[in-house]
Amino acid sequence: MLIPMSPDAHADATTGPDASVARYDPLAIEPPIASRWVDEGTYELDCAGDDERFYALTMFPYPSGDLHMGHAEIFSIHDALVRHLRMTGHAVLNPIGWDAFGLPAENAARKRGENPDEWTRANIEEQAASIRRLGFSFDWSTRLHTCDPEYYRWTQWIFLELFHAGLVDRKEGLVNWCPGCETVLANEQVVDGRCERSDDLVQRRPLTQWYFRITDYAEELLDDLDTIDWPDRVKSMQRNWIGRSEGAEITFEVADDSDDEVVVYTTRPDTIFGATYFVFAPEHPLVLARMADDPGYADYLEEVSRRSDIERQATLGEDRRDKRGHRLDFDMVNPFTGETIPAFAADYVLMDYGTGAIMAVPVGDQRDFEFARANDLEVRVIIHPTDDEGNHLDPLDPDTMEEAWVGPGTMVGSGEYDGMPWQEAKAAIIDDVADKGWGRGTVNFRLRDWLISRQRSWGAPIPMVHCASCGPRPVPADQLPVELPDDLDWTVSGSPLAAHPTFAETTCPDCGGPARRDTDTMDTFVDSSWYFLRYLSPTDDTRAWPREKAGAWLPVDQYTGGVEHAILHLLYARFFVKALRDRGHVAADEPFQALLNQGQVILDGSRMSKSRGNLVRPGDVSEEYGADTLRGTILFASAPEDDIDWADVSPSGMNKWLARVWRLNLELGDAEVADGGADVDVAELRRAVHQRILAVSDDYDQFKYNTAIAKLMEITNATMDAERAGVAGGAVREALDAVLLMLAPICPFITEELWQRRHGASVHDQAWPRADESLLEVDTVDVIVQVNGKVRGKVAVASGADESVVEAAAMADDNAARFLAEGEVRKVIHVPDRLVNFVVA
RNA sequence: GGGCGAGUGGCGGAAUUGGUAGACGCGCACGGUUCAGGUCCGUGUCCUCGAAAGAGGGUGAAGGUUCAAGUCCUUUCUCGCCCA
Repeated sequence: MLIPMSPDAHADATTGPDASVARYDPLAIEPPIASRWVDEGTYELDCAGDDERFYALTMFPYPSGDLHMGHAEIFSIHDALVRHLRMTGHAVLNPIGWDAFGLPAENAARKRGENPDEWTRANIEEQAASIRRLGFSFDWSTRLHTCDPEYYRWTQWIFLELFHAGLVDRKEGLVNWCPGCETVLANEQVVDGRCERSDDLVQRRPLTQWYFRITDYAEELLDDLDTIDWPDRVKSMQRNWIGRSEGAEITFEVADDSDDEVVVYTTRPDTIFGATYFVFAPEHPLVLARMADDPGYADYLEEVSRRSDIERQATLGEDRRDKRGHRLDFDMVNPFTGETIPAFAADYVLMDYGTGAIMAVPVGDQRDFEFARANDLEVRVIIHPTDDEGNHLDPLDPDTMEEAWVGPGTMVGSGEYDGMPWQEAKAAIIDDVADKGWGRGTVNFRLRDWLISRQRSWGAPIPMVHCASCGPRPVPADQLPVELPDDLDWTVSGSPLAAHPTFAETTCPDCGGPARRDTDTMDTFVDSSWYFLRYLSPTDDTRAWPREKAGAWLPVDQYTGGVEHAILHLLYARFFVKALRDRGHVAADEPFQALLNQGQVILDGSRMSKSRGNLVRPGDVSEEYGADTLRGTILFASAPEDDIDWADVSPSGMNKWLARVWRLNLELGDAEVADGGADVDVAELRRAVHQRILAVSDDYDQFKYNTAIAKLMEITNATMDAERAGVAGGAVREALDAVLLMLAPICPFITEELWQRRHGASVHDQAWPRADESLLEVDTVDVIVQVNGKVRGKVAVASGADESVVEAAAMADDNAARFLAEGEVRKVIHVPDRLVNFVVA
């Protein structure tokens, strides 16, 4: 449909015959540009020049449906960063792929009878189309999917590498079982005793599973946090999770004729003189053996098994003080005092923490204290409390104290250690424990080994076979991949892979006899622990990645993604790089040198989700206002790390400003027009522009896109003021071009269209603008005049004027003079070019 | 309970790191231009007093340091996250 040409200036400024271009119409200009970028491979990495290499990575999406606002946000941040880097002379590796294995696909398959593969690939295509439409400048030649055999072949290869490095264990343990997901989970996937995915209460089951020995790297994972540029809170979350503590293992003997002895781990060996009883985890083997004939104990065990770990570990509380323990029919001997102390089983001690047994010190541990009070056990004071400076506080009274003392103090009632500050006593006791052969000082970590077996089937099969005579044997690397059969029955309950009639049938790679494949798959966090390496050569079918490329590109220079991965993914990937380094496959110590966590996009204060029905999708916005408006709105709303409440943002405001940018570019700044306007007005505009170039560049370096946009808006405001004052020609063009260049990383379409119309080249190939410092110099500055710290006026003085000149000018200010007259000037503070403050009394 | 982070107009948020608090935008009010209009262009907008000039108050609360505090220190309240 033809729109009649209006006879105003708008139409005159258009270059083409199509009059509709006069109006900012993002829905018309964006799609052709987006397809051109993909068709021409515009953003494929080009290392031909001598540009500095930069690996920019954003967490690859999980294809659970179309893109959501969280994706749009992180990609907008990431793409602004990437496009800015290109303009500042970097060869940026900017890959894209999909984290495509996982339970949701399997659940969808079961519910709707679809194949998870089809479901996943359909979602991927939908997301890919949205990513292209929004103009994110990924290098599509790197594209990978973790569910492709060409990818998981190498996931399995890494499993074997770790296996040969001795980092894979098959162990029995009490594992976390999620009844909803019908699989075991890693510790990291259990939050407050619930499955982080399905929210089901996690059960403890004894099962034999595959583990990666991440604990072998606990110390290094902790120490190397100091070498990476990550947000402090992510580092401290990892530190907490790894949970290093120094303490001692001490052996206690059973007080009878047997040679039975038990090792406890304690972080407070200094309190051993206060150990008045001893506690075993109810499932402790020694207890099970010794209490086998006691029916009362069997009842107790039965009762304990019904309680979750959280319930068991919670501070006891008034209501059930007496129900949590069982007196055993034997005692223990405290090696330091030689005393016999009673032994209990109590559910607040867990079998898989420490050694499953503790020495109980009521005076120094709250749970021990409460248990002691509930069971009328002795509370023995072995510490005299002090404050942090070491000053003594009131001594503790074992009969009246109401909670354990966990603060600092000096030792009392502890034999030769009396009088020592507690840290000193701790060190001394650790030494003595070792000397006397009762134990040793140890470093303990909270971090557990990573359980990677999953009883699910939309994942990478674990490349192991179980041979009756040879035991579990690795599949030889040249037989990879162990492929998922394409005829799995996804409707069965339990694991389709385990239910498959022939998948498990194989022969032992060692003896050639009949053997069974492992029917579990790997945790999907295994897939995502190395994808940044595969991006270096996604189609190479001879190796996972070339070593020399890994040397050149790792670590990733800048990683962007959500803080929800602060522990899981980021810890696992760090472990992988360290383990692969030790196998000689990479040179780097860490995968991600710098990390940027974006905030969340919420709506009306709560998380957007399908189930809440409060979804705003990126497509809703881009279909109405275009991708540039969506991207600009997101980045303008707040700093990247902060949450955005979509109820508070205004796409129409951003759209309005972009329309203004459009109009100004078409109406003004024509090079044909002779330079016009008073010299001062021209100089003022140019100064405003060049000041902003400096400031915006700074904002980009700090990822502060919200203030960068604000300053670009200031340039357009200044341009309109200048235009009204009669400024025309070169200075206006310079201002408009500066906006286009510096807006290009944020709104890539409108800037591209306008730049091409004006200059015939791509704005994204231009160099980042540089401020001309000579334009920033000013003759006069406004200096604030304060009297007794209150602003009383403002005077214009020559820039760099010395104190006497400024003082004189300030005193001549009418308003300031009124207040100066009220007393005598005692002191003058002069901040050059900023402020002068008279202290009057 | 411990650790970390944050509290600034009606709203999102700014404040060269101690130097004019509220940039920029949204919203709102008024005026103009259009009136096909979710258009465009002005002006105003922290609170109180005032016609204005200006004055007083003001960054969760209370103290403190300083010529000067949103910014530094102490105490405290609220919220968020992580660990118990």
